[in-house]
Amino acid sequence: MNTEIIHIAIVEDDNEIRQTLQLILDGSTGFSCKYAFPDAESAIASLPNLPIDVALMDIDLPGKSGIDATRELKKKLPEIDFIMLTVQSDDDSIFESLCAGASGYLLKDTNPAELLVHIKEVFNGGSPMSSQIARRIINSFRIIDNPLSERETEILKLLSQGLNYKDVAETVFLSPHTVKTHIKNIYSKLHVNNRAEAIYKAIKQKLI
Amino acid sequence: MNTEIIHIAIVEDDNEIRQTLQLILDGSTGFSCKYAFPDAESAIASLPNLPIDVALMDIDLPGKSGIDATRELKKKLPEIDFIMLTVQSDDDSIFESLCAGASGYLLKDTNPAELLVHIKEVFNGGSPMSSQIARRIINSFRIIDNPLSERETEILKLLSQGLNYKDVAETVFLSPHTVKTHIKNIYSKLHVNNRAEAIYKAIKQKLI
DNA sequence: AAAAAAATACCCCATAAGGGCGATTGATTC
DNA sequence: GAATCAATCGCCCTTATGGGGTATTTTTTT
Repeated sequence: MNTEIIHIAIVEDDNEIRQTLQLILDGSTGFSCKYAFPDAESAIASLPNLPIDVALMDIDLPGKSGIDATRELKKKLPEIDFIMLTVQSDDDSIFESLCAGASGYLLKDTNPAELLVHIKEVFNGGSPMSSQIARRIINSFRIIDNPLSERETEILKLLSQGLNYKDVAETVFLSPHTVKTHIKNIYSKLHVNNRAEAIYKAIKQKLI
Repeated sequence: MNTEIIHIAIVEDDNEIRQTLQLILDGSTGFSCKYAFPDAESAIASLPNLPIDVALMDIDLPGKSGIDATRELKKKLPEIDFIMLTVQSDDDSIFESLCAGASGYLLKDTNPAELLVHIKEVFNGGSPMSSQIARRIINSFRIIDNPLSERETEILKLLSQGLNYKDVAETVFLSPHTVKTHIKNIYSKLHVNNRAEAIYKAIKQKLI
């Protein structure tokens, strides 16, 4: 079906792991791995100019972390799929990685054959991760995008506390008219037309 | 300070573990462990007539699970503190156990000395659990008590979808007056006085 | 430099919401 | 047998809400 070659980049500080991984990936049919970086900074500098489909990202890097690198790169290069390939399996790392834009989360003990499968999966729109990782994720979802401005979020939080126009206005030192305008914009952005639904949606999407 | 003897019951299907544990606990100063059951059914039958303070509950029992047993017993005997003592450390077991009414969650590799400390903790109102367990719990809280009736919950859910009196009334085939009465009761029970706060509280307390 | 987004403020108007109060029926609990 | 709770239906009245506009200033992004 898909005969395209998947172009991979590696960001990994351990020389041995990085070089071994690159050799394996680049030597596999249907895969190309010409670029590997030992730290976040060099990856951030080079990736925007490279024809990469999938990036394998370690978390524990010298200097900037792989999570921060993912956050920065995903913003500029949303078409690249990032897979965290790491030893960290704590909830915080997982959660933060997914929030930063990672599409997959694998542990380094994943064997090369499985890794190739997972790279294909992510390239085809999947989200590979071990069952142990997956289980921890159900409670937390990525905030796809928060359409609300800071002011709007602030006001929506106050609404959820039961405040009315006037009380919100007094709390944030604004005219009630302005508060009303903000609320109208909030409804518009959330595609709702009343307070109840706005609060429900906002909580479900972790906006407040 | 507290010189009372803590009366313990054990529910554990493995004969060796159960008997060893009983010997250790019953032989420790300040503790009494005269009752031990190999399955949920016998524990459910006997516990209501026994002067027990703390019950150690395995999860993986033959027949009814320790979680189900805890749910049933806690309902009838809310004054007993249940500690899950198990090998299961998956989120589901933990979450369900706490929802069922468990006050503590320990893994079977906990050593006897620590176990005694933890039993005292729970007897004194604490909630002993290993740090690994604790980390997984922060995302989920027991529904202390749901003050809302089924009808009220149903209506509150519809409100969170943005429906007004009339629409709710039509959806559940009621008079708008009745819907309004229900909503007033909901506000009263949740100690709020408007829709926004009601929905916020209800979601935070996992009522909807 | 231009464009877009955010924050600010105001008006009019119809409707929805919330508070107060009363009332009946049926089920459950004590 | 009494009391409580849940569910149902109703009225009156005041205030809050949401939708429709319009407009200026500042900040951010391109």
